[in-house]
Amino acid sequence: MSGWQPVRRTRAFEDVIAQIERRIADDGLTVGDRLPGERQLAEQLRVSRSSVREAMRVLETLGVVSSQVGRGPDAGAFLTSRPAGALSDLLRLHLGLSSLSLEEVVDARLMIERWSASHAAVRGADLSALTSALERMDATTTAEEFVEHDTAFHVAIAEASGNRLTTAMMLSLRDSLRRYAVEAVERLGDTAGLMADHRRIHRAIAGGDPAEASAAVEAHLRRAYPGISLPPRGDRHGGDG
Amino acid sequence: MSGWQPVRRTRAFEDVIAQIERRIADDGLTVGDRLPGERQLAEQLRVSRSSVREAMRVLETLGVVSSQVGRGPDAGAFLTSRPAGALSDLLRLHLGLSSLSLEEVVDARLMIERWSASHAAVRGADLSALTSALERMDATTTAEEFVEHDTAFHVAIAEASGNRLTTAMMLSLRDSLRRYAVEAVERLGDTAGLMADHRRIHRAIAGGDPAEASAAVEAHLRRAYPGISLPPRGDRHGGDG
DNA sequence: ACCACAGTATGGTCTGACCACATTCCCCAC
DNA sequence: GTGGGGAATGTGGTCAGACCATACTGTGGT
Repeated sequence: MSGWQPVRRTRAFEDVIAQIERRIADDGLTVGDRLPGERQLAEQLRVSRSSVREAMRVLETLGVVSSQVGRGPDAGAFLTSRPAGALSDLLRLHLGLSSLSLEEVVDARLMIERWSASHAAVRGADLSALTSALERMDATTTAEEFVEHDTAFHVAIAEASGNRLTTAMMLSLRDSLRRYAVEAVERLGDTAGLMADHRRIHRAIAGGDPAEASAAVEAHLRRAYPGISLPPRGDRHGGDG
Repeated sequence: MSGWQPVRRTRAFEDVIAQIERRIADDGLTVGDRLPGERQLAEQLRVSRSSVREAMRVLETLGVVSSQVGRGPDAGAFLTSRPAGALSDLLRLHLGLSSLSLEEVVDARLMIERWSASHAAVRGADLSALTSALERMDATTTAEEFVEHDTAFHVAIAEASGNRLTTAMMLSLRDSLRRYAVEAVERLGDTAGLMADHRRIHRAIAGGDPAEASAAVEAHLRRAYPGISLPPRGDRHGGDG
């Protein structure tokens, strides 16, 4: 006969995760809902508390569960929605392992940021977050401070695109690139050029011009990371806007 | 006085992760290197084995560590590089929690796929994987089979872009969308249109035309997911190629 | 040279205990 | 009645120690 299945060792904590996931789907659990305590869950699933805890660590790492100690309605494990934290950890570790290169990460950021800026321009989203981030950036003195508000500016662009997944990606990319961003600002010496780029981006989005927004973002990142590769010709924006 | 710092409770397993991460950076550990055993690590770091194991679960979830039981040179915990698995779990769970919508995920896929196709066209990468996936798709009979090779085709495009991060994103997006892809194929009834799209994409990439590759991908996804939103005008490709 | 079997190191699991923390409860003083 | 303070309780966090299944390693006999 054929069709052999490899004997799969399913570890206890994986079963726990699967059952929690199933409860989420079947019972319609949603963000904010509380999970049973670790001891109760262990008893119900007939596994040890250690296995339940390992499952919790995984779910916490993936940003779907958050735990609070103590007692009362705020204690225990809750369903949350924090995908960005997981992505940040992932990028940071894989960058450290050199299983991802800085160039790959910066390229991905360029992709997401151009996409976000284009969409934000079309959507006509609320730009007050961008505006205030710009003002705060003007008042900074150190590179660290500048990068902090610069991050807020770029994340605000992602949020203005209206897509939570790409926003989470942007957040985590910025987070993992913070160190290099500070270096880039210090290398440039002054922030006048970056601020001019920012105003050009803001203007393009406010004016509803996605092609110009995309081009402005590209120019900005090219200034900040002179080493990154050129995007393909046909992937540039601005020819038909 | 001012400048109070919130008392931060650092859990034991977080310290373990931090120390492992530090060793990766300082000692230049890389993919394939072996970590000390759980018992030894627990003793050296003065924590319990449970805490070490929780740290391992996190690192395993993030795709940087893999464990094998038994004895010998292949046993124990190793550094690996599997970012796609972590991303798949993340997307699947957050989709289940409705903290991400299907539309957001499909939009992100469109962004990545157009970017990948454009880059692949410019790079002039090896397209044998695309070609053989096309041939296999032609020989399938069920929707599941078709989707399997369809996924291989689209992942091959991502790989041809030369960026491991966006490739990992593509892999995990496809993985989390598999169920919907099967539904889409069954809804369409036949795969002739999809195959025509595929050949158009292949032709554009092989011909080194990034604008056409991008447009072909967009047309393809629009056929498969009629509900997805239109990208902004200035985000289309093909006006200046 | 080969094979069978004991030895051993690995992760996987379980049990049971204790701690720190934060809320809740209850009784006493006022 | 009200307020305060301490006990009770339930939560996650941590630890120690044991046992199991697994898979290689070494050893001894054939």
